[in-house]
Amino acid sequence: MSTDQLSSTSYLVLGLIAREGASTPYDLKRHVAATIGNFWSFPHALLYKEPPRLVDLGLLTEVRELDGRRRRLFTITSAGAGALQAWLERPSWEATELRDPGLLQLFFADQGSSDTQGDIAREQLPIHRAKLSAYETEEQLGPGPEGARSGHLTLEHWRGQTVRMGVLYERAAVEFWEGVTADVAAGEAAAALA
Amino acid sequence: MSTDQLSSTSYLVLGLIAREGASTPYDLKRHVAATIGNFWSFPHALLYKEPPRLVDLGLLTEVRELDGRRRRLFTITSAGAGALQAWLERPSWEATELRDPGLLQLFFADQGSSDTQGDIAREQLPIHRAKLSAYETEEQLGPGPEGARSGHLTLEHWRGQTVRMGVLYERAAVEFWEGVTADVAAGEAAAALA
DNA sequence: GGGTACATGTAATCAGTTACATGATTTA
DNA sequence: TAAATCATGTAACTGATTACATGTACCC
Repeated sequence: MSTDQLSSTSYLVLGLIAREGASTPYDLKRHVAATIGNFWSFPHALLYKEPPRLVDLGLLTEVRELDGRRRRLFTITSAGAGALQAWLERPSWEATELRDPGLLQLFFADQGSSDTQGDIAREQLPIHRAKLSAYETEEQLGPGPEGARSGHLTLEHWRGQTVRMGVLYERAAVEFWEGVTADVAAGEAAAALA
Repeated sequence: MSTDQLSSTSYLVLGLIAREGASTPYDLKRHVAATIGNFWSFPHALLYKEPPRLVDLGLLTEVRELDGRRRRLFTITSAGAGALQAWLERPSWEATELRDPGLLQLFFADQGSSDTQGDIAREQLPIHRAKLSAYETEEQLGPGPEGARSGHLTLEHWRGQTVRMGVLYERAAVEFWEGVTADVAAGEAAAALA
């Protein structure tokens, strides 16, 4: 069971099940939605498809309920835990992907009409401001200092970290789009003088 | 030719060819590498595969050199230009994807040994610092104010914007990982007291 | 008891990635 | 002229996304 066929999705699933214990794909879906799903989307179909694959590799085991919803409960094996550990110790050199469709539009704004750039900025800015304030609210509501106990990171703490990254990223985005807006305004002023 | 089968890759290709005129896939590759490729990876095979698809849709035309390297030169059609315009006017509501493998590891640091969190932070911080300073250098070398003329955005300007976003994002990342490092240090200090 | 939202899955398609392969230019 | 690097492409695979489909619990 060489570990090089494991993707980020695999480790996400392994990590969640390692922490939370026996989980259904739906459990995974909810945890993801509350945390990293905010900026790294994992469609639910993925979270239904990946666990069976990991079972084939011997990293998870499956137990299926016989009654009612007939849920599929997945549990980590010691091989699975081992693969997770090994991944944690291996530095991840892979670069961050930052895929922002709004940015892509901005980059081609010169191919639109004269006010395309302004239009895009005016539409992106409120989006990022809204996200920022949502994250900031969540940060306020976050847990007190009790999460900081001696090395043990709870799910709460984990959520806190995604929120923290969210805040920092959205601040950067707001600053960026404000800069664009300012540029557009300056450009218009200069044009008016000419 | 309904436009809903067009992906971000499609618009990237259309936009570049609209701006630069007749281009080979390799031209696209170089432009991408110098700009948005810094944080949104488009493997070269994509940039060789997408143009023929757009030719099928009537958005590009192809002319192939007969001699030497037999390059394939792609040019935008009026239908292609129209699709690009329409996209620029359509607000892009899709959320930014921020896919950071380092963050993913951090989120599962509690499943590793007691110093996994610190190890990850110590390894990510220099990576982001290096990227930040590379971007900042590039920003210094950037073009003077001559790029700001009345609404016309040059490729240089475009490059400038990706660099700007890069700087802001990497600053956020550095701040984030510094925060993690500080947390770890605080945790160790607290543990030492107990 | 009817509607609505939650929950659970499967199948087909397609985009993205990896791997392979080779020709053309430049430089030592 | 040999090596190295730049440039150009194709093919196979696989992971991700979309669409479909249905069952279960809750609420009015």
